[in-house]
Amino acid sequence: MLDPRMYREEVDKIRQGLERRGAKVDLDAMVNIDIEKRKINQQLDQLKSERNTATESIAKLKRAGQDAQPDIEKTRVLGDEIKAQQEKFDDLEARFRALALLVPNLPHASVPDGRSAADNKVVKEWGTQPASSAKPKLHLEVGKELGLFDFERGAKITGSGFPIYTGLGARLERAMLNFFLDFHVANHGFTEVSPPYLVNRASMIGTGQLPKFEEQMYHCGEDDLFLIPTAEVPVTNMHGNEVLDSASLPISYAAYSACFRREAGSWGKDTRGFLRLHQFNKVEMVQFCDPAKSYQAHEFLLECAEALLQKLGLRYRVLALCAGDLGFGAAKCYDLEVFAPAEERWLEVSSVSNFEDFQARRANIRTKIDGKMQFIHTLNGSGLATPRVLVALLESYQTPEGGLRIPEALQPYMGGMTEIGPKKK
RNA sequence: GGAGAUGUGGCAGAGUGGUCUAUUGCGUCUGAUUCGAAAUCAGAAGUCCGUGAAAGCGGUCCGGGGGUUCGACUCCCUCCAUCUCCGCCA
Repeated sequence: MLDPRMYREEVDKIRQGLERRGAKVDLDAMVNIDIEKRKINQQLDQLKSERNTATESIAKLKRAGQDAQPDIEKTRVLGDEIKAQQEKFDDLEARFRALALLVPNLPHASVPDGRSAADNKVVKEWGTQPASSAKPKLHLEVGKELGLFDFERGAKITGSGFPIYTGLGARLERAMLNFFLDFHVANHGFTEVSPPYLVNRASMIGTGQLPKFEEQMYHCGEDDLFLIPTAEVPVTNMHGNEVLDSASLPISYAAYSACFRREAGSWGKDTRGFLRLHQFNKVEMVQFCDPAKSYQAHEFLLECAEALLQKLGLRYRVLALCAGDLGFGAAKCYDLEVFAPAEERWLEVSSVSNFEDFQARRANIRTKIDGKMQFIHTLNGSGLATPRVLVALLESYQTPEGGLRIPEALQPYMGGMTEIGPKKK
């Protein structure tokens, strides 16, 4: 959510930001509601002030044993007026808030211009393609040969997009998650968090999934709870409606969770194998920080995510998303893409975003700095999501014998195994 | 799921219809005293909205929402959370 004051003091700034994003919002309607709302508010405060004076006078008269009937009558009339005005005010406020919740964040000045993913800027490339005479096999083929996962049975028990990891595949995935978590906690000062996977409506509004993207969420109607699309939701909302001690900032959490996404409307393209799933596992980094330091923190989170890919020895690149491709709440975002040599394409494995105070306003997360109450800044980044990393591993580390080499970083988590050998005939 | 109890400022804890602009204690901040500190004494302090250049002024907030009343921390309804007991159960 943007600062409501901007709708009367910096409308042009909002307009320009939304223009860069290519977002359509009826700003004029919002500005008018705000003006009307303030007008009613002033009248309301005036009426309430009169009532307060009158009831005080009633109290005095009663205590003195005198007749207060005329004042009581007067206040009764005032009360009716207040009620009517209050209803108008509440209605305007609700309308304003409903619209404000649909307005995306404004892009930071450093975000490149552009309309779509094609305009994103590559800011870094790391690693080289493993030299190999043979063309690597597609990840689905390798996984099937080695018995690492089972899509057919996943589809049978649930539906497409719900794979089962089996045997060493399950262990390899678990190894990644443990490696990611341990690495963040040991090297970057993160506190591990294991959050609920179901959250209430307020939490989904807090991080910006609702009200705009409800059709993308799995919803348990009976209890009005939502399956989390990312651990960002429960972990960020952990501190909702809190005033954080400024000395405790930045607060950094690393959380593993399963993630659930309906992916409504995006089916049919890029959906092969692990490329797009309804359920997957991810370690998420979440940071709450001093507003003055969030862009430093953003670079730091990016480094944390990159470090994992470097440890795994996977070729990757970093994209600075253009204004038109930014997520709803992000002011700035880097995507990490890992290279899949058989697919011959880059796969997104992490989004590292600075939300500035966009989520903090929605979730009401504040701190007091130099005696001034202010909203903190929230940031988060995947570190990392496993499915596409697994794709890259499967396509990058094939051995000539048809097995799979295990990167050093994961070996301790695989009981010291250095390789998943080819299936015996 | 059933029965009962509780929800008040950073914390503890009073307040059962009208000077509550919420008693008090602890903690916090400022000042005095001191070479400095402790102790002591004095004072200050919240959120949010509106208005204003600012000081200030008006409004708001006692778990959330609604109701009764001229007036609600106080009475009623409802939801949520916590605690105790019972039931069920990883």
